[in-house]
Amino acid sequence: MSNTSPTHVVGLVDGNNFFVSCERLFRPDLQHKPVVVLSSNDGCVVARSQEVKDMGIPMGVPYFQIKDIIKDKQVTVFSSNFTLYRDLSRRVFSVVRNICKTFEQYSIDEGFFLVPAAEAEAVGWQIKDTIARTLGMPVSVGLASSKTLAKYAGTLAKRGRGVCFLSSADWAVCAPTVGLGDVWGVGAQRLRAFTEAGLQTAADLMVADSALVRRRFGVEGARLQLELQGVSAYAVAIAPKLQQSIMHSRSFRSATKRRSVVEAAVAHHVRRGVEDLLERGLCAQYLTVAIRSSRYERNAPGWGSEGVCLPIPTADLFMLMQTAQAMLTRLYQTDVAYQKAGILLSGLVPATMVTAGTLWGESLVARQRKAVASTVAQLNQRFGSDAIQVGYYAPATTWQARQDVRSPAYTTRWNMLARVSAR
DNA sequence: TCTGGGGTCCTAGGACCC
DNA sequence: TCTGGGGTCCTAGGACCC
Repeated sequence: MSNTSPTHVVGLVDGNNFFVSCERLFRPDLQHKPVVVLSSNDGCVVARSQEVKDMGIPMGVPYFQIKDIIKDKQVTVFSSNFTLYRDLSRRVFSVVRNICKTFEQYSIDEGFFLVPAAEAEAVGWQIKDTIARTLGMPVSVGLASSKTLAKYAGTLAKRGRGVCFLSSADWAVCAPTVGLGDVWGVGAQRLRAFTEAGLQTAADLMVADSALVRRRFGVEGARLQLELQGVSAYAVAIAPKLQQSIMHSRSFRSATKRRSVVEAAVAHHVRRGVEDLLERGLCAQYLTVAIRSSRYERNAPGWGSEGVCLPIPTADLFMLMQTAQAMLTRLYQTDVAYQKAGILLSGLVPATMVTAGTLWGESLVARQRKAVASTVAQLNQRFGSDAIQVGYYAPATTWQARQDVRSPAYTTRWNMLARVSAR
């Protein structure tokens, strides 16, 4: 399981207020000014600048609840711009990969790496400084002997100078002061279970009887205990993990009872999913379609999902589209106001591992369909999503997310490049 | 009264994360 | 009026098999 040793430690690189930093990169006038980034549909706050955190605006709060304070304190607001964030994420991590061979990307703004203990702090600074100098993006680096402790070191780094190496001696001192709720992997549910067992701090869990911990808190509890003891239970992945599933879903601008709109949304998600499959060279064995009415309505009917095992693993747009629409027919109920639709592609396997459909090889029809789908994908890549559409369609305005304050695609569209002028 | 036990596979749902 | 989207892993329970 573990691939750390006494000679190596785990590092965590973490973008500071990542989405906010991405926006500020192209709006230097917003340095040291309060900024928030909203989720899709401008629903809730998903990133906050330090100034906003200091105002006490919490993560995840619905936007409409804080509109007054936003206006009052002149907070700059952005809709999320994932095209921009993904591109900057790629650039940030390519710097880290150049410095550390063993690197595992964990999320859009975080990644783990391995480094010899003797060089830990120096490498941490090298990463932070190189990213700041070449990209202008602020990151923090935490270093310790397991992922969980590296995460904690990362929070110390953010409070301090930006790089923190948490030695076992340092950890021994602070573990009794760290509440289990602040430990990575402990959410509300596990925190309650730990509290009921009389465990309050990281130190409490570290010294608890391990057999009892395993019995009472399952494998995750046992791993958590090891990680806190500085024993790595979550390896830093050397080979990139094969992706398990691809999901596309979105809330509608407002709830709808119109079947044509729900169909169009599902079709849109199938198209996006197939683009992902083709881009990554994968085929899916299972397809799930899910639609639901408002999450916040009591006893709301109309929540439904259905999954099927496909006849063969496939990335065939036409087959997936037909299958999804057939499932939707079974799920859809008239007179339900639907709020959200999505699809899940799972059981992903590399396309190269899928043998052709029949004993005599791929049929002509299948080959033609593949050719059409790949042409459609290329055209959409070139001219923008949904320039060409296969399957059901409704104007985007009928269901697509609200994005009232989105920044331009500064780095990925020629016509939106930032302009610089000098006199 | 008592009805094998253990393995695998699949699925749905939960918990957690960013 | 307005409450995100995209992931991972684990567990429990049922079906099935020997």
